[in-house]
Amino acid sequence: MTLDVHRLRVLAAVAQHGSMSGAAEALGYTVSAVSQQVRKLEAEVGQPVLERHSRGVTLTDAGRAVAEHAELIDRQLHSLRARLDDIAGLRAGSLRLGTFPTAGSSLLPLAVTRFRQEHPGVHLSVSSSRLRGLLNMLESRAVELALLWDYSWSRIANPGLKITHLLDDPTALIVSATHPLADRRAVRIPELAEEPWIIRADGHPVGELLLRSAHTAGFRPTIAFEANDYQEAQAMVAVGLGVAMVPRLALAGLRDDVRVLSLGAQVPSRRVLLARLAGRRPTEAESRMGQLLVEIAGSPSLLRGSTSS
Amino acid sequence: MTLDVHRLRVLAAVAQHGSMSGAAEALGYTVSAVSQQVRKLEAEVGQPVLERHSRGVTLTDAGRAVAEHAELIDRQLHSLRARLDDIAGLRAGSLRLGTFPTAGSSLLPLAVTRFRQEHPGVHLSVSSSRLRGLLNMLESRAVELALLWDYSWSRIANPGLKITHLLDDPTALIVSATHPLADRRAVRIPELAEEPWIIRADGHPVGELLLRSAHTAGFRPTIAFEANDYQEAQAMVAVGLGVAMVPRLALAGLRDDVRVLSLGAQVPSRRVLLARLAGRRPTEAESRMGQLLVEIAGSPSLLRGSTSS
DNA sequence: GCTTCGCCTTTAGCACCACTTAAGTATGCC
DNA sequence: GGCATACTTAAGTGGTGCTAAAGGCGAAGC
Repeated sequence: MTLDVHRLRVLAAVAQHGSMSGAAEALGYTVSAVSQQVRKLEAEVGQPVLERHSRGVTLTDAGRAVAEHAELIDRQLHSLRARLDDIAGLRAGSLRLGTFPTAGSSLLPLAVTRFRQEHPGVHLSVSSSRLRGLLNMLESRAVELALLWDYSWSRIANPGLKITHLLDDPTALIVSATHPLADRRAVRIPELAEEPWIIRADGHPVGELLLRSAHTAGFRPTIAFEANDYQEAQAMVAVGLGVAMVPRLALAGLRDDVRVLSLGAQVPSRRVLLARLAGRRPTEAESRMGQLLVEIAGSPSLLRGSTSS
Repeated sequence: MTLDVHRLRVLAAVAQHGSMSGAAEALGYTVSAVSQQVRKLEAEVGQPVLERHSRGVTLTDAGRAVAEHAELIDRQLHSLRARLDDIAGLRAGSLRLGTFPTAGSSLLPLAVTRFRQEHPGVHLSVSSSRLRGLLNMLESRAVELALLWDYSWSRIANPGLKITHLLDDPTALIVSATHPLADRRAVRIPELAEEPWIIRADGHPVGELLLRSAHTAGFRPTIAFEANDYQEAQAMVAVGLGVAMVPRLALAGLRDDVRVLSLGAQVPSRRVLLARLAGRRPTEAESRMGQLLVEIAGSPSLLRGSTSS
């Protein structure tokens, strides 16, 4: 017959106090309740667990075995409770984060570092992916939080996601260090009408960004190269193949042989966003990480680093 | 709040089957029951254990912790069940036995050996003591079974004990190897009227035995020495200090320099008894040991050993 | 020998709770 | 839109774990 854990614990109390009356008092029961539970336990066990005599009871071998295991189970429960408290108190648990590559080299490292310092017990894992991958990871629950980005003409509007706006990442121009514009601090779009351009491959929105800006300025840009990431784009710019529009956050690792020029408000900014699945209450870890990201995104030092270099 | 083990196991089932419906089917419950139990569990835990979404549920960190510990507790229960089965099947458990010294050197070793062969998992312990000590040990439950003895005029009549008669242990006479009677096989009491006697100290019943036998034969014995045990008595007999009446079982370790003479039915036998506390159902181990002792006591080889040597 | 006390048991009854039934909500797929 | 899947909610019921009360039993004390 199946053993009932509650009954085991009643017997453990009897064992501990040496009598049913003692156990009853300790448990806040009447003696009768204890007696009945012990009797049912004996039916489950298939043999007596107590020897009754006029001055209390003594445990049989079977009773001792039961009491011992009940203690072990009790310990399991306490350890579980402790573990749950750890998770609630951000001393344990896990948080899985998704990010896109250029946030991965600026905003995210700061947040990860601070989170790890604050909560060393929480297992933090980060996966980097492109935008489409990130959305998949969110929806398949491979990550709890993801950093995303969008431009004004292609807003992420997924009703399944709860989105927090972290910061605006302005678009800058990069040119080779040997380019005639290399010593300028800023430039106006119409000045760039004759430049060959480096854009991102695969219809990356930075291409759209260029087309729109050029159109507003009244020219059609010449595309000289389609790069797979911003590092490659920088390299092409460096050797003078063309100039490129890039988000400031993508310039964390700036090469010596390229220069950054401000485009001011002539070109739309990229929004950097934090997303989580809507419809689920965020865990403590998610909330805390969200707070940290908002704080860090709001601090002015984040973008200054890339402009001043 | 206190964690209910049953609920933990429900969650473990959910974890195992990946959905409440799966768990419900496995447990023989309705989905509704599982849902309600999980909800109550979350109240106990203080945080969500599941994330619900349209295609089932996934565990939170807290849920995983709960499910893991539930598995551990399940294992504890299985191990307890196995241990209880071992105890019931005499593959585990313990048996504590009390004995008096002369049974300890004959009847008991055989029984102990056979019991240990049959049930190597049962922890068998034997305490040797005098009669009064044995009764105390029984009543204080320091032993479950005890070997006792009595004579016809001082029967053990304790209503708290359940007594089994194992065998009759005849009384023999021992004399020095140099004694005139040394080559006889038997002797009649009246022939011993002039002998000095060795008896046991502290009013041991063997003294009473001598007095009664002598009185029947019409003489008053001369007491030459009061020995503390039968080994000492043998030693005194060996050096010719006197002769002694001893139970056959006490002659397991017979010295070279003493001789045993039969007294036949002239002198009352000692009864050897097995006692357990009345009013408690004997355990399997007690029953089996009882059987073994009855068998061994009934086999003719037991006393032959000491008479033939 | 009687009561008294401590401890466990038994019986009856009540209250709670874990379950079922049934209806409802949300989401995804044809 | 409608159906299917999966969980939730509300109401109702049976089982069971508890209390209360009475009782038995052995030990201790007068």
